[in-house]
Amino acid sequence: MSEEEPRLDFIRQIVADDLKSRRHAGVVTRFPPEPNGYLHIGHAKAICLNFGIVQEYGGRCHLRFDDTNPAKEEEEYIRAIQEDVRWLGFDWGEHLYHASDYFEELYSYAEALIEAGKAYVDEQPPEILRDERGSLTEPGTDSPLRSRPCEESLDLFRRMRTGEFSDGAMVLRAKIDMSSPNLNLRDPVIYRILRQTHPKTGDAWCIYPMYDFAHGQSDAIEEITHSLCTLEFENHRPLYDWLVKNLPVPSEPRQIEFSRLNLSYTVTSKRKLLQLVQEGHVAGWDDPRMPTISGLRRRGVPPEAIRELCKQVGVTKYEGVTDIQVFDGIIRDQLNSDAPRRMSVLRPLKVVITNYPEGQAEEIDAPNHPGNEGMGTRKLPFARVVWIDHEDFMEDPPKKYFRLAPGAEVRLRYAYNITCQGVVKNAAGEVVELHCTYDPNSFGGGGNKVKGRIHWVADAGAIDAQVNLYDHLFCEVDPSAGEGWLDNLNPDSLKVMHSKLELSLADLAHGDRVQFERSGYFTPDPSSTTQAPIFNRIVALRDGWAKIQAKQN
RNA sequence: UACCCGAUGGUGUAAUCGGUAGCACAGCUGGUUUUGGUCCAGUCGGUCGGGGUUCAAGUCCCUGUCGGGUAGCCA
Repeated sequence: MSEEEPRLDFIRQIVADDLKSRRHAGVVTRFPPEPNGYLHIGHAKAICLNFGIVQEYGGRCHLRFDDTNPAKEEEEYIRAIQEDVRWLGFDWGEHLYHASDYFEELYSYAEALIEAGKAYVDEQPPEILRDERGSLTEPGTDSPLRSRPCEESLDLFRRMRTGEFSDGAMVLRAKIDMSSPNLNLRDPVIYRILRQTHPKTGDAWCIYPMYDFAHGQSDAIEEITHSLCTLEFENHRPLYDWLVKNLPVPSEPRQIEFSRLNLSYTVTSKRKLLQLVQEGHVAGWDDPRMPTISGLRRRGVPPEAIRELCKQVGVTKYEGVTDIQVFDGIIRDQLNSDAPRRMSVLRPLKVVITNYPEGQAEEIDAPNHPGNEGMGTRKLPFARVVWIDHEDFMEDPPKKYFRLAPGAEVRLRYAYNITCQGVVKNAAGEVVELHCTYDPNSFGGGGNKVKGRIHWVADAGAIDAQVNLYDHLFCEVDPSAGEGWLDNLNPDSLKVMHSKLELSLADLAHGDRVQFERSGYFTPDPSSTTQAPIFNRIVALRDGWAKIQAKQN
């Protein structure tokens, strides 16, 4: 194996160059979520990038809550975000911060800006501000209050802080350039009056800085060297730089933008995710169908797989869409090598082996992993009555169907060959039981060569369990497109099965991941108990038979 | 119709600053296999268009096309 140096993405290239040129002694990054929702797979990309870089180059990564809008932010999210980042495998050490830690400092920066004649209080209503801002194609016009004396603005701003004015009565604006082609530079609002109890500062403040006035300065205060964010902030960079240059901040961070992670069949808009939760389309933020970190965790996706996805997707400025199947493939890869094999019959069909003596029973050694003897074996009971999956029987099978059918012979994995001799139906004409004979000489690979090998669970010792089969939440590749995005919710995104499991699955815990042979990878739901086991499907196995069928049609 | 950004096989990316367009996944074909899984081998397929500079252009210049972002007292 040649140990080839991995190519650097453009951000790592910049970091490496800066280190080489000694522009910085070390790297300091930060992950700055707003605590207004749960973290999702898109955030994982930013987390892996920011924490990954400092692991590789030496340095530190801060976790900083961007909590400048108490109208939307909640303590619950602050808690959940920390749990999710840790679970993903990253550690911010001592460096847990909040933008609100800097409210006092930010306030004094604002006063300094006013004193320098570079900010002013504007009490015009929002509609007027909007009109004066101009349009995408036309320059804005100056506010009549733009040239008011600094002292007047300073006085008003201080009184804004003391709560003398009502919400929205006036704002503080940076004085930059109303005719700039970049709308963010047209005297942006940097402070607004907002009477909301803040999760951290309570009612200490009734004015709050806007994102633009908080983020760069917070970076500078924390001596962040590389402030990495997504592409939609590209147009904000001139303002970011302007503020850093015009304020007495202790360092000069640099903002670099990269494209966010987009996955097919997935929404990663916090607003939409919140709506799914609030309107009950899913069972909560951690519903296993959600692309949230907590949802993926509950479904059983290992954190390594999420990190691997982020690694494979890379870091660029190109806004592509990654096929969700790539993620599924990564999860399978991970679990294929790690997960012990078990047998589980999702949709049980009873099989009576008519020539197997009643009262007889035996125990079969089954390997826990076909490719890894080191994982050992386990005992499987075998007797006259077994369960097989409904999918593994067809009364009138198509060509190339290797499984069970009237007169057909298949191998019960690790056990015997059986031949279907009779079909029992209920009043509705549905197949409810099969009568088969077994070949006593076929154990361990003997008997007729058969193409079909199916999984099974003996009725003796089987446990009943609920198994949740999850599929993509949406039917459309791009669910966000259009207004009626909720219309393409996948009605089959959850199928609840009542299944028969082999006994060894009884005392698995959430996070213990196993493969149900020929089916998929599963883990117990956190709510699962020994008395009432519930398993979640993490991801299905690749289904070659489905592919063949699709071609036949 | 202002400004900013982007464009390499189906998808995600690489090409160390102008020097053989490579990797992974998916697809297809075959092999192995007590999972129609895994694994192995082979195969298909790409520099958005037009000019220019150069011995040589994915890379530099000009121009066009297409896509995305931006008019919150959201982040």
